[in-house]
Amino acid sequence: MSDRLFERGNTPFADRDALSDHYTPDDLVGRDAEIKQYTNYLEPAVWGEDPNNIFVYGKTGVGKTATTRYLLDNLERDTAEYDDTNISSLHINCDGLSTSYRVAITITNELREPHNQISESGHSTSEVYNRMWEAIDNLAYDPDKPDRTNIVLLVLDEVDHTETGEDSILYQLSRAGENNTLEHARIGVIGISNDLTFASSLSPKVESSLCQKKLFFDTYDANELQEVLRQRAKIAFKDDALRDGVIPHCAAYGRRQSGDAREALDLLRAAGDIARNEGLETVREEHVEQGIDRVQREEVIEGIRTLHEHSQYCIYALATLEAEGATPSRTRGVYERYELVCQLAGVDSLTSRRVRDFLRELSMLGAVETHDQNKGKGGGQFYEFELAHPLETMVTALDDMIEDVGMHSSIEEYT
DNA sequence: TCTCCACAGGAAACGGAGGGGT
DNA sequence: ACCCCTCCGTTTCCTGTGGAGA
Repeated sequence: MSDRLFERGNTPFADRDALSDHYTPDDLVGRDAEIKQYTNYLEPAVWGEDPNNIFVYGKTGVGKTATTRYLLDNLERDTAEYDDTNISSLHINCDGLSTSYRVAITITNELREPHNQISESGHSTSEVYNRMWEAIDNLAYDPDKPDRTNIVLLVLDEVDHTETGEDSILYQLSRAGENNTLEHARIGVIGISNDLTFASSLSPKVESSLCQKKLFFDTYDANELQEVLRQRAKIAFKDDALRDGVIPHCAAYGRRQSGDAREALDLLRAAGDIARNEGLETVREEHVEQGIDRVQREEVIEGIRTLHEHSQYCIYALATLEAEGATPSRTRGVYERYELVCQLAGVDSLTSRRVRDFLRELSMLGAVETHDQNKGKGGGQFYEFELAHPLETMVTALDDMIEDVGMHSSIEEYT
């Protein structure tokens, strides 16, 4: 055996990065109907007319963002030859931007030079809006071409993360055209949402202006998923590196994950990694099977590692209860153990109300299983919790935290 | 049918942090 | 230095809930 720790051996990959989330293919496959409709909705912009506000919705990993980027890139490029119209677009991800205030600041800073950014707090809301309008107005305005129509298409990705209401940013932006808020630019808002019910949760006024045109992205069916996977695999893998069943198997998995192409691509990459680790040049179906385990496990571990400190204490508390065979455990039991963990860590514990929020988040994340209980007059209504994954997986996910806090005797054997 | 249990979770308030304007 | 602004994590308070048992 070689005494080198790292060595390049056999690999099925030609360009592994082509399977990553950030990779944008030259062509989009499996979204023909959506592209056709989307193109129609964008048509007024080509003619320098008031752009439509478009609301794009559908589950995660169905190509909403990729299609939007692809079409706007093409739109900007193809209309560059018309002197009377200029189209610019701006893509904002609203994840983490829960308030209108923060969205407005992000838009403003995105449009300003790095040395000219405004701070994230300290201004009044109206002032932030004024600076945002100014930045949007200046985006495409050219004093040498005063007669040119300047169109700004503002993409708000994950728009469901923002607050709603008639004073919200969505209302302001989507009605900027009719209210003549902007001097030089005509603005079209493209809202993208994973939440299928988001539009109906908007106030009627906001809904009618933001959702002038609605575009639904259906989940990929198994054939479309195979098409997507084949397109990427052609670039990512060497010729004949994939056995026949691999792509259908990954597509079937993606189909089970609500038609999510991202999940299917992640799985294909994981299967490739496993084959490479084994020093093989071909990926077989058994690698896909092992990949499913790995992908799911990594998802949980990654999810837990990025949790709030006290959320991790909660799951540590639950893990110790599980190790003692004391699960499912009701909220009260988890809370008492959580207080003990906090004591061990030397930090103040939070209230049970807050811990209930953490437990709900953990349940939504899929780290914890929740069972509804109701003992009626004899005991009332309550939840019971247990770990959703093997104890070993959880302990692995928590190892950094356990090192800091200290080991509870119940889980020693699992490390 | 009504009562009551043991919470779940919504709403509002609080307080510290970060920052701008004068 | 002081006042004003918003954000965000948290606490406090309180109403709602559904089914077993009277």
